[in-house]
Amino acid sequence: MLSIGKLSETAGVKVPTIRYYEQIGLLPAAGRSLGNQRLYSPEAGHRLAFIRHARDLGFPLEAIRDLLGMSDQPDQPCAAVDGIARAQLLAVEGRIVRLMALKSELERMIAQCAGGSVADCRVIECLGSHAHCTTDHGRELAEVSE
Amino acid sequence: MLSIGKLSETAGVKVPTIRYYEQIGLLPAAGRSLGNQRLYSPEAGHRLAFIRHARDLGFPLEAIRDLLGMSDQPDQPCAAVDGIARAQLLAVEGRIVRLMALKSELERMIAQCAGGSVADCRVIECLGSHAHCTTDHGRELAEVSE
DNA sequence: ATAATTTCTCTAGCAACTAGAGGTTCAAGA
DNA sequence: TCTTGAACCTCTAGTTGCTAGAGAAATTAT
Repeated sequence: MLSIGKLSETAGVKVPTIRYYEQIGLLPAAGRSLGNQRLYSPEAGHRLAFIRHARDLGFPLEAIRDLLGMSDQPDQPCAAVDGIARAQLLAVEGRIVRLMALKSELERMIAQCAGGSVADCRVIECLGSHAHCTTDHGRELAEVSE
Repeated sequence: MLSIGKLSETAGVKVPTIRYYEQIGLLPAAGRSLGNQRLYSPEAGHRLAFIRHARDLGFPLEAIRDLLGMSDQPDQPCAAVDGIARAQLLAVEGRIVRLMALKSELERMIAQCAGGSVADCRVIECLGSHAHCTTDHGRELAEVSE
């Protein structure tokens, strides 16, 4: 049996995150020691590794919740699993397309900057009016937010 | 002078979002009518359009706050403006690289799925262990979160 | 004049954690 | 055995950029 700290180390998931996953029901409530500290079996480690890997691949927690539910029922057909993965792929692809548009817009904007004063800065000017843009980037381009 | 609803329409920014921008100090507090409703000058419209466009290009609000501050001082050199834009470009490029890695990983995973039952689903298996991955995607790949 | 729409403020919620306060339990050294 | 220090516990609140809702007041249209 592992303490939460050991589990955290081996799975590469921070301690508060593990507790958070338990809180939202993504991990089952762990057993406790006599002093009320969480104890984990190796299986819990596998489940957590699964979650971490899926998170690394960008799956939202709700999708992961579904995937975990499915992996607990090995006799079902895996079409639904496939569907979730395909949805994630589509989301990633869409995101790449939008980011490429952003990238070229930013590059164009920066290239025009002559390095003078703010008064005639192309970057400010371009941001001020969409009319300077070549691509027709819409609302949904954004969300780059680190 | 425009009501908040008209401003919202012309700038393409939702009404609660405008109030939110005022709340966090990104827009100055608007003047009010006798009945305490917000009234906006066309200049406020320009400022809002600037914000919207920068958001569309993925700039975080804090960066936009800085950009607005700079555009209010037209005599300063524009190097700092340029810096923010370049930082944003770098962020976007980094994001694209990571997403491409995700994309190929997801594609590989999906391609292996033979469509059987969950018990021998490649997607589940691949998620279960990082060992199946070709690319060495790390923590920082994620954050696709729509 | 009345009805419908818009606006007001305020609070709470979303994802997916992270940080901190204030208190307990565990493992190791003296 | 005692003591110290690390790791653990619960709970609340903060992050980003909004969005949704309640309940009330103001404006606009008929």
